[in-house]
Amino acid sequence: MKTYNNTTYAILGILTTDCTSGYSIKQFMDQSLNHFWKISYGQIYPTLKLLVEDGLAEMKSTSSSGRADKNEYSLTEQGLMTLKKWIEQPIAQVPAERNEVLLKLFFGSHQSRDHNVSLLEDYRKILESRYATYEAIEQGIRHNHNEQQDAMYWLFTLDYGKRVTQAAIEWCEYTLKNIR
Amino acid sequence: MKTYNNTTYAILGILTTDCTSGYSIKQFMDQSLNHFWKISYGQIYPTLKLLVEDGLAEMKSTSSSGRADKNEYSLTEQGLMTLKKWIEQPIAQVPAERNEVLLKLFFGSHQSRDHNVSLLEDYRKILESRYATYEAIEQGIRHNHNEQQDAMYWLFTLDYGKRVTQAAIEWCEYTLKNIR
DNA sequence: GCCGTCATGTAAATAGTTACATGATTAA
DNA sequence: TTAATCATGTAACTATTTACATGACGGC
Repeated sequence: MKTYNNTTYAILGILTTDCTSGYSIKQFMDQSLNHFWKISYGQIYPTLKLLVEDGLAEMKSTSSSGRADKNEYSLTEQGLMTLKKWIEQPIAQVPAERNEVLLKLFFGSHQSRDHNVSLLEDYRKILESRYATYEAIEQGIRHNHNEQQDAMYWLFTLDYGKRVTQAAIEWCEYTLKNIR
Repeated sequence: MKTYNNTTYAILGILTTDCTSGYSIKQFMDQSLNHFWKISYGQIYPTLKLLVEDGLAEMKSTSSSGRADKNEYSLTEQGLMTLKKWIEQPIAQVPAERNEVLLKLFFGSHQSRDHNVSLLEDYRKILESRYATYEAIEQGIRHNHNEQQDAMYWLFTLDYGKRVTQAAIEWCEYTLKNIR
């Protein structure tokens, strides 16, 4: 049984929603699961092609009058099965995030206190705006997709983002106090 | 002014400690900053070579009697300057982590409740052992490096890991309650 | 004699981003 | 008429991991 990378499964998963084109997959990603998975067109289009080649999805080109060609993809039986099997698999790896801020702070003894302070202040600002973004996405899901059964799971992942971000903000504040 | 990727700066930074060989850099990474930056030999050795080529480090081969050759690297003046300049730069990007667990949970409506529950339980276990690892590293730093001025910064980054991991554990528990 | 650790390194494969190319529609 | 959005795709580059190759030393 052939295996794919997680990015491929992510695309497979999105094809179960009403996002059916490369373009709308990208949009959905940016709006809904951007906080734990992001992807570029350079991966989406070749992956869609691969899914069709492997019989996990089907494509039909719709040339609606005027509009440029739109390629609509839909999962096959086999595609849905492949997705389900992947979800069932136990977690392979939980990679640690790569954090440039922590990397810089780790070597903070080579810098002035002021520099370290502004590094942390900048980071706190980024985290705060990220938290606000999560809240906005959350509202969007509650309003636009509340009827869908997926919505509950989507909100769980957002809750994760909010909690972890909040913890990071608190760390910034605590560390700023102790570094001065 | 040539720029490098963060992995190169990480190696540059480690060369300010008493880790001077490719092998010991890897060890230091695995023990101390593994939670926010990891790296393989396939990157370390070529990067060290590059640093020497660019005049940021110097290498001398020490053939201590018997033992295999050991290549010891030390930063040049220019190398230290390059490191300091990088730390000063404002944060370029704060990439969101890629989280396989959240990705699977996001598509959880295609799975049975039991599967989602065990996904979360597995994740919680992983997070708990990760938390324990952080505490062990913390103790290691307090005992072995407490005199070093770097130690304070190292402990800050560990505190981050602990706080964020703790928040994730709490999310697991909360989500498990709500998913059942 | 074998296993674990010390030690260095390369080649190939995989993953992923960025920049580029193209062109239609729509709203200001 | 011009900018934003819709829409698809490729090529080149960068980053990173994995697997392989090699070999010495020390302890059991």
